[in-house]
Amino acid sequence: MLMQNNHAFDHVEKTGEAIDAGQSLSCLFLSSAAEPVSAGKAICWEGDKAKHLFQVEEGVVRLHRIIGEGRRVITAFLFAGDLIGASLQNDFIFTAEAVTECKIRRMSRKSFHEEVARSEALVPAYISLLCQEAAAAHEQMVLLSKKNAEERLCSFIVKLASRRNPRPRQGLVRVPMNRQDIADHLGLTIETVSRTITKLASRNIVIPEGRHDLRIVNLPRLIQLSGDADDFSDDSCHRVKLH
Amino acid sequence: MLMQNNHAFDHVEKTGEAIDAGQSLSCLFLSSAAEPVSAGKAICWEGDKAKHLFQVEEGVVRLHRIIGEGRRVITAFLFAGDLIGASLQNDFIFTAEAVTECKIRRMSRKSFHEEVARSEALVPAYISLLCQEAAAAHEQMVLLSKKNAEERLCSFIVKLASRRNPRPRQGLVRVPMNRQDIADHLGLTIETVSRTITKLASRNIVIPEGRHDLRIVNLPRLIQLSGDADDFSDDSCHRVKLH
DNA sequence: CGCAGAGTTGAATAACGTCAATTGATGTGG
DNA sequence: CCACATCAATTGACGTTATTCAACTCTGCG
Repeated sequence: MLMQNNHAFDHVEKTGEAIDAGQSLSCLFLSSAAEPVSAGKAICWEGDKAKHLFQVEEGVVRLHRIIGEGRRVITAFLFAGDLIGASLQNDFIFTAEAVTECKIRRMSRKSFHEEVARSEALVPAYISLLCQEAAAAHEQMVLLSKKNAEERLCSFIVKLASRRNPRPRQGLVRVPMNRQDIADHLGLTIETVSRTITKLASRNIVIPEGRHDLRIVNLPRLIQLSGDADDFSDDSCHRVKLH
Repeated sequence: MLMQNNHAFDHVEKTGEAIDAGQSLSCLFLSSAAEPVSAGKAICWEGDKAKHLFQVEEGVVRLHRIIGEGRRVITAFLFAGDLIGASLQNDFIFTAEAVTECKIRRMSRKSFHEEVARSEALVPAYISLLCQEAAAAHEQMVLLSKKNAEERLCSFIVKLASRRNPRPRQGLVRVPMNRQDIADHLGLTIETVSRTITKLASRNIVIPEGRHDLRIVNLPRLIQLSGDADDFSDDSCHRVKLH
């Protein structure tokens, strides 16, 4: 569920299928106006009847659940093109909030399903999307289950980096969310996130530039530290390129 | 992805839709023979091309991934009726192994998708199944992110208990998997699982009877301790009330 | 009976969390 | 443009929880 439509690394080619999945479904939303949502504002609430699906036209969205008092889990960040609520049955099982200024399109769940059912092409696109979500959820479970703080951070940064950046300056990755968001997504505290970034910086792997940018100095090492890399691939290094 | 087709609690009614989802899809597998798989044996391997889907006819199956050396994550346990690989695109992203003696049916992924596409009724059933998996994956992410050892164990036991037990003796829950399996599913170590069960037993909440059964003595408390419970629900309140 | 594997228990340790103080960034009004 | 206020992020000291490593117990089985 983390960062849908994207694999962890650039060198894993997106299948044509996967690209179509997002894009053909996106067309359904074009008939509705793109509503602006300012940063921090909610788009839908956990527990509400899922009458609508949404599409992120622009900006970054977080999906979260709250358990107990003050325990927040961010199950996913969504980016331009992603759908909100594709995998819902009846109710929203998460709250969606704008991380940055967003433009959001909506359509009723009913007509979404009708449109999908109507078109031969959209059913596989929709199914493909659901499968991608499942794969992402799998990844996230592995991260939360067995990775330490450093591996979590590195995995997260690599995933951010592998996404086409809005402003693709050399090795500079935009981090739209704040430290608390990152912490709640990685199952850590804000302090641990901060300390871990500091440690990575001291080892000259990534260097924070302001609150919302990271310069990636040593990508191969970063990938290696993410815990997903083949331990035996000395070429895990040059296989992966940023853009 | 945890224990598909089931909600956490008995009192949460399954929707007719959800039941149909599993059952109508199951029919597709009836044409193939039920192959016996003995405990511990693999059904498919992570990384292999997903040429087949499987259905658990009988027994319990675990899905896992290995990262690094000796780190295993069990992303789900599957029970009779569940499908293995419904949410796959190309390759298996997990290894499936029999926890107990199993009977497994298979069918090619190609013909599965053809059959589903052919039938008006099966598409929504399939989509419904994928959505249930997504919801279960969400739950599991919350558990792994924000719950402590006790809450994890209690959540797990409640989920087991809410599943229709093979031998539904009063408050006795069958636990087919061993401690290591439980640990790898809950993101804990075997020792922590053991200690936590001991602690729950000393508080007279559940009592282990042999290695593979748990007697549930105080279900309301168990639910409360699982961390999912409504803090304001009537009977969790009077229990918590100060003397 | 004795062995092997699974499970439990205990003590020491490491990793992350908590609390509190400090630094740094951003934004605003003079 | 600077001074100040405010909030985000970092850093440090300390506490807690789960892990690690090791010893021991229990169970099933030949």
